[in-house]
Amino acid sequence: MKRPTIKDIAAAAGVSKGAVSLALNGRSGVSELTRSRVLEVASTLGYRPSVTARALSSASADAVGLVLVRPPRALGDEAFFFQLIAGMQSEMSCALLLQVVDSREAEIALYQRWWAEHRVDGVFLVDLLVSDPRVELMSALGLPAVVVGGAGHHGELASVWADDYAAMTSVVEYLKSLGHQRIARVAGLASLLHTVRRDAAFASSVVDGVVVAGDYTAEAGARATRELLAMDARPTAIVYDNDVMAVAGAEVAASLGLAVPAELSIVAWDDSVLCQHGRLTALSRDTFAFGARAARALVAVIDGASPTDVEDVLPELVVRGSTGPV
Amino acid sequence: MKRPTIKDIAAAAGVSKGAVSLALNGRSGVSELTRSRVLEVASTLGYRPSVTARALSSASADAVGLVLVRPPRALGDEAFFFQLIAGMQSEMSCALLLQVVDSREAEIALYQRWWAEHRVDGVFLVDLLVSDPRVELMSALGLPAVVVGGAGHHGELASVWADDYAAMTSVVEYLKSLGHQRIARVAGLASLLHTVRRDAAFASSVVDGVVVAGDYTAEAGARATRELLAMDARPTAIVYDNDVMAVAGAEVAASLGLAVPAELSIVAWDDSVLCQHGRLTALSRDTFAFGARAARALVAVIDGASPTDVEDVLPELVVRGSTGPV
DNA sequence: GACCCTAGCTAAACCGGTTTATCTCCGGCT
DNA sequence: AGCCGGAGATAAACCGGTTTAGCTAGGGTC
Repeated sequence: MKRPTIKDIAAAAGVSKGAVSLALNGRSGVSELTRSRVLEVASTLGYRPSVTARALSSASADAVGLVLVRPPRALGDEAFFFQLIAGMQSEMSCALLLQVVDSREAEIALYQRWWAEHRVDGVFLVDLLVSDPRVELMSALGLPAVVVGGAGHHGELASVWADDYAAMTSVVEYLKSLGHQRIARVAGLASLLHTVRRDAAFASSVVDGVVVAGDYTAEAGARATRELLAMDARPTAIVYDNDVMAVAGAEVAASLGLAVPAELSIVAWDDSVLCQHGRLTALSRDTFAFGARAARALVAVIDGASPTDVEDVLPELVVRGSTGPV
Repeated sequence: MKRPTIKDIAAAAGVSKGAVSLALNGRSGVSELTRSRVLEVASTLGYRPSVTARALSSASADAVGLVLVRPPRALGDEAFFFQLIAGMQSEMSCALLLQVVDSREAEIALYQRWWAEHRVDGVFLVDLLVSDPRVELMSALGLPAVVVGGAGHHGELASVWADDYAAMTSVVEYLKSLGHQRIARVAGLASLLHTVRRDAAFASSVVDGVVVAGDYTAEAGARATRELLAMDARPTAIVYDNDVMAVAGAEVAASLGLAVPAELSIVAWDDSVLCQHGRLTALSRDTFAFGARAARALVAVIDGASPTDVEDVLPELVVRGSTGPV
């Protein structure tokens, strides 16, 4: 099976290749009569322009890129990213080029390669590091990019984020209002910018707080929880940096015979089916809408808009059965 | 910033474009001396071939495609697909072009477009329908494709699947061995091939069975469960077609005051964190490995291997707290 | 009538590769 | 010496578009 090309249309319509190109792209230089004839021929022939060829003439690649740095196995449990991707898709007419790599170096190399190969019109940057080399890279390459969830402004790039600082503060205030004093936090990866933000907010609003590092896995959540509950003055409330760790923590508490929320209050960051089912109080944000917003921002930048920062609505605390007065 | 092209290398090495192409692709026609000089120049210049340009000359697009037909919102909860995608990625050196569309027609149009645009070297076909038009389409287009989870052989296409029939039979046999007679099934979408397979297996191994249709959502699972439990001779065991519906069903049972597993046994198809946490007996398959296997099959077909069928290992029944004797 | 403009179109170059036809040179064979 | 063959390289065509330079015809100006 052979696809019709611009040449076929030119021949069928009795005009030149150039005229067809002008007509199809709605540009001036051809008469309305010719344009309509070309369009008609194109549609009867079922013509579809080849992005490949078009991209070659330094036009659009009709795709945007997303690189995830993860051990592939771990990815499947992180509903967050899938929600995010689904949301992005909802606002994009173009395709998403997705690749999972296992190191930051590979990620950078891949972005460079995609750029060099004219494969993408722009990219999303997720999991922003404290001083992330990617920000510089994008500027240097001139590759349109949107920082997703990077809490704040980043160089010349557009940014879409939620205020982790305010959110953490509101969680702590909520717990304090219930009478909690000894509040603990099971944090995420320390290299990530939002972890630092949450750390800062936590430190400044909690008087008697302790932070344990985690890595978003159930094992880390369980281990951190055991550690916290074994302390002399054990905390009366724990805030987890994601849902998986929170659920694991809840199970540890149950296995130790601790009543939730009577003896221990639990809050999860990021809501999910897991939290809903486990009846955990969670900081809920609409990840799907967040992804959609990021996609809109990227499309705008690609279309030549000057990069802007979009602050997402503050995550909302959904109170379920896992939090209560001391 | 400007990236080096094959022309720059040719100039720097003092040879022609053609020679550079031959040298870089390890083909004969250039002396070893020239080849090594070209390679050296290329590496010092940081040369990266443009897939775009290469694809134009009807070579590889260095990407494979996957189209999902879903309401985007619903996608985020389906860990299955994300696991699958993660697994695919683990075995592919090329990128995955992912797009979510909302109708079967759009899906077909997209496959055709990707083919016409030389965007992908091959595609995955998921959610196979009973007599799926895509199978014909791929053959007609000559686009390498692998049917994923399509239970059996499909025209000229390679296929990677698990034996749903045998799996369903084993689940039913297990329940029968516990003494269950009235067994119900909450099925998935009737248009999907694997639903039909499971239906057939269920019908032939259960004597006194009843099937209710669902659509994989929690709501459908709850509704179906209520319906089943309201029957005169209510079932003593229910097999759900996915984890989300099973968990919802378990909650309905709990809300009706029915003890699980004493009064009702529950089995979920597809294991997940949700099942683990809800302590549901589940039919577990390694979706990640499944995706990896599918990717290997697609890579092989793209490389010119003749399409083969790969049967995945039988899903394993992980018995947890939700099943027991009548 | 000479001149200039512009609309409307074509031919051709270009993007960055691959591939084919062609050309040159050199060695081996009769 | 004359012929053939093959290795090694180059020029040029090609893929399917975009873009630019250039050509032509028609209309307005003076």
